[in-house]
Amino acid sequence: MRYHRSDVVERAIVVLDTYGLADLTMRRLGAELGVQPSALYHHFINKQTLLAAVADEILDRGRRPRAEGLAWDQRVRAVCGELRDAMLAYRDGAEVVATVHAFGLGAGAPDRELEAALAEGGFAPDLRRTAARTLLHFVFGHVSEEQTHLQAGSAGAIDEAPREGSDFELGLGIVVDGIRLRQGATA
Amino acid sequence: MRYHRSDVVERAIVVLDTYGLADLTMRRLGAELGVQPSALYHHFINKQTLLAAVADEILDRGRRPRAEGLAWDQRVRAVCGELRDAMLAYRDGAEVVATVHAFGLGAGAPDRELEAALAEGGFAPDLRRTAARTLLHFVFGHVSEEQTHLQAGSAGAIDEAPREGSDFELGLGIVVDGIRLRQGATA
DNA sequence: ACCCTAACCTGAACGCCGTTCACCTGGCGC
DNA sequence: GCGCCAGGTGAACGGCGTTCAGGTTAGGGT
Repeated sequence: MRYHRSDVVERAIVVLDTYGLADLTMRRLGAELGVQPSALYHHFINKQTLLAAVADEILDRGRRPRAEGLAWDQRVRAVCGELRDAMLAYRDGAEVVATVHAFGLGAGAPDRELEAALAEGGFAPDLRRTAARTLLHFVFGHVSEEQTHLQAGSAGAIDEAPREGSDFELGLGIVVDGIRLRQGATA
Repeated sequence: MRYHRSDVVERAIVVLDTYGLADLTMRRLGAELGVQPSALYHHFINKQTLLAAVADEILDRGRRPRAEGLAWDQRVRAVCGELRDAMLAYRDGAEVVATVHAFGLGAGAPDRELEAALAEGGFAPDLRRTAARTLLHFVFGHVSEEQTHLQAGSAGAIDEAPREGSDFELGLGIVVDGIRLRQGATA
């Protein structure tokens, strides 16, 4: 059996979700596909690129139909909520997406969507950029932490905290409100 | 010559600042000290613990005298500014501190200071926790990104962006304002 | 002055990792 | 029918964190 780029990404996500990021190894992934590790380098020039494709696929699978006619702040909340759910859907999803985004090889879609929503809110370009990045820093940081605790909890180490969802909404509300106060500012 | 825990940490910071986090290796650090890698395990049970000590030392070196009688929001800004400067003072400092904090083995001081400042502002405990973590997520995310670009710039790859400082203040202002709006809320 | 103990260190090994390289192979378009 | 080439092999390279059994040395108690 011969594989395509997309087969490798799909299997990589299965390995990620089953064994975690630390065990998502070129050797492990090769073994899982019944192939030598070196064969993977015919599809991706290195592991970083593979991870970028994995992150983009995770985000793509998390896409949901977007309601129309929302105000900018509701749209921002929707984008952030979708991003959170997409990352939470796979083990270590937040770490993968955040790392790839930081490295700049992928996971750029949420950034663009946030800027678009803020543009609709009439914010100046510089403020837009800063606000979008602030939102992303919050979401990545919050969900990474949340996922770590969720996974530690489901591993039986700690009892699960019940209201992580509302905690996310609260933190997100803080940032959105701070942005709103700057509506109409020149920078 | 025989070393102590603190000697190892100090040398680790030199290696970090000179060669970067990727080259801060047990072997490399051992070589730098003229010692076998295994010798380091008499001072730290593993690399994570060493890194935690490095992060704490970086934060400690960045401490500055705190003005008294500040309002909670000015105090929050001071803590976040000090944290930022401490991390920027060493190559890959933000990544080290953020990683160690996420792992929970160290770098807990800023978190506690933020909670204390917010307590002074009269915020309820739950809100305090969420607000402090939101601030930290912003600072870690922002400074990591900032430092990546600064280092890429000083390596000659990209021309430096001039106004990162004010960008930090702007983003921080957004979060602080969002927190202020919740003053007096029950949760 | 001596010794003992604890702290410090050696040297070698284990089992991983990402990546490279020269070479092989089988199915598809011409 | 043939050549091309995407996809794969197998072995190797140079690294990594960590472990372990055993050696060595500094320094305080007697």
